[in-house]
Amino acid sequence: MTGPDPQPDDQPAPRRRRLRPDASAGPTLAEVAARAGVSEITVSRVMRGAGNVSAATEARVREAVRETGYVRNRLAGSLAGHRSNQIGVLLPSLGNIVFPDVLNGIEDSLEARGFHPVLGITHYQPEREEHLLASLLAWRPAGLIVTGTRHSAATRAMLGAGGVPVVEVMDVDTPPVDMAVGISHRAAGAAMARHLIGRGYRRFGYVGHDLGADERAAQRRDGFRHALATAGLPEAQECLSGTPSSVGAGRAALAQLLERARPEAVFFSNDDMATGGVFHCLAAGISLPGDLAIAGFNGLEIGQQLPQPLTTIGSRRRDIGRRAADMILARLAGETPDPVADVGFTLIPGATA
Amino acid sequence: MTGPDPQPDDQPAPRRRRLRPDASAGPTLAEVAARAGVSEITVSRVMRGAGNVSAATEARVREAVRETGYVRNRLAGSLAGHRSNQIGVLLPSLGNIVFPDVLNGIEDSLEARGFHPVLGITHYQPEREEHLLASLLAWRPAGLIVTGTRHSAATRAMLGAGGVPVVEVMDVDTPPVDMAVGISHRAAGAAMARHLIGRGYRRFGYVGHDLGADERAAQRRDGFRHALATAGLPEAQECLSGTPSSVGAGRAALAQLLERARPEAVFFSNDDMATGGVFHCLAAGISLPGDLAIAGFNGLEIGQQLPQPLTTIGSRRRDIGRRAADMILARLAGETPDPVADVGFTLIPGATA
DNA sequence: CTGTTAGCGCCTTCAT
DNA sequence: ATGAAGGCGCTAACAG
Repeated sequence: MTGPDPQPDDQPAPRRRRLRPDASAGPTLAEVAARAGVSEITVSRVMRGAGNVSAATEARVREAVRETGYVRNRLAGSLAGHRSNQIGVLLPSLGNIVFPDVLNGIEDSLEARGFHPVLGITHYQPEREEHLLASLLAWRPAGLIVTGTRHSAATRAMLGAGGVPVVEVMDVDTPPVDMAVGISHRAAGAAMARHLIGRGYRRFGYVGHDLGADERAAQRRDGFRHALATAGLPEAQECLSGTPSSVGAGRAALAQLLERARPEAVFFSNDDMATGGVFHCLAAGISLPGDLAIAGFNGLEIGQQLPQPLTTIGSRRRDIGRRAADMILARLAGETPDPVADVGFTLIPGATA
Repeated sequence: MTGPDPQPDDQPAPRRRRLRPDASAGPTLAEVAARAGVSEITVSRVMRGAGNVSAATEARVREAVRETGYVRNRLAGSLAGHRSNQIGVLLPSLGNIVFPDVLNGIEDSLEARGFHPVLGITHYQPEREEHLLASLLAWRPAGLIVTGTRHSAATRAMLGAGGVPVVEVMDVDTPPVDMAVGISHRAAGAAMARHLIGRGYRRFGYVGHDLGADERAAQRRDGFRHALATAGLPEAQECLSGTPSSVGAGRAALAQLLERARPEAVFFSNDDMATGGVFHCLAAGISLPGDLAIAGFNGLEIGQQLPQPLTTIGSRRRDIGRRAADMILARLAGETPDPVADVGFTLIPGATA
């Protein structure tokens, strides 16, 4: 980057100090300070809004900032000041709208306070989470938001040792490393089972996607099954697609399930899958909920705009994201928020069950 | 953070050097170096994979790193080394799957090379973009990915002055500040018009969302209208919802349009809107494409899983994201990629038109 | 292949 | 309300 300088240096001064020889590096506090006729620290105070600067001085500094086109350097600032405005965010997937919704909530809260999310996608792989976390930690983020409570031992260790606030989002069924925001997915699954039982259904089916990866979907299924057992009902007939969740997978899996079973009502692992189920019924001339009842999870917009609104559970993803960011920010402000926040879910009755 | 220390310091030594008095700060290169019996720079070389370190030395260093639990500090590293592994990413919205898809592609490519996206959401507001960009620039990112080519003058200035690679994504209709990846939205709109004309339709409708915010949707509409005019056909009857794009908005807007017009075919601003249109038809008993033809844009999975697959245009969002990241990375590697990459779109015939 | 020296640009602490 | 001094932890630029 720095230009070559092949000439032998035969001047007496042995060491040539290179105070910003490189014009591309941009102005520094020192330059602004000189221009404003104040010291660096005063400019620093103005830039940080640290107070203890007279209005007149501040005006002169701001003017100098404008003239020089000074851009704050947070690398230097964070190194010296031990504080960052970056929050590491680890999400498993951006493949459907669920985690983007969470991220949206996170960004909402962070942006309002001048913080930035630094993102990593784990693809539901613990090793990838571990690797990404290690890499993020090198930036000394002010806080961390990670998904779920299932982590590798090394990940758990890093989260614990970091000394920064950590929020595990989505799930409050397991005690968190530090803090958690979400809902109980077991309870949600059970709630849907009870709702369907209350509607008179007795023979159940379950259609799911790759549950090995998506632990929360697995928990909903567990809750659902447990509630059926508690009610003395037979086990649900299941069809698990083994693929990631998608509308197509749900559509195919329901078709497959119906080849070998005649459930009255089918609980899907989520709304994408359930929407696929609805599409299968639409295409196959199966009437909802007369011939078959369908229920999902998440409360996505698409489900509510179907010809018949989907019976589902609203999962308040954006609230979860916002809340997670707020908890981090509260900690950074010296507060001690409740370590676990259950934002609760809402059963949306819909018309498909 | 540092504990209070109110005692007056009456010792002779005037300045107490605090080399890491705070245990929470974690080990430094110096500690690892001491433990491995080498100099700091050698540890640094190992950590950065800079080469020029013997296998034996490297092994000792790695062992010392393990023993001390050393975590690299990129704040210090980037400050000293003038290089970051962070890429600023500015997206207008995470409200539907479109930009998460792009982000997914970006993250894909970045993660493979050890880079991280630092995210900002502009909500389609130029002032917000400007503000976020200024804030991101303070982190001296290695590159920048921003959406579209419409920016405030200040934003444009910052993008130009940054001295870092910049990619404007989604749209290649306008010359970029530095580089661009995307498709021509005008061409896409025109292509759909020609496709529909080729299918025999002559009376057209257009259903859109808030076009003031979404310039690319506006360009598709322009291309569509222009192609109709070129073919000597009457203007499309339009219904613009003024809200952000959503399935519900599309559903409502189509219903409204059909109250006052009888188009043979309707082009929607995107697949979310078009899906809403399909749902309206499903609910109102309008048969597709006999009574009405519908076309969208984006090629979302949901559209292809509808009882009849949606006629639409695939927009290769993930490719756009990946490509954008690759262009930045190429530049950082000293290469000079073509400044404009048109990834092209695909007309998906579907069955709704 | 390994080490020395001198900052990177800012903020903390302490003084005034 | 303002300033002086030094260090945050690391890497570039040389030497050897």
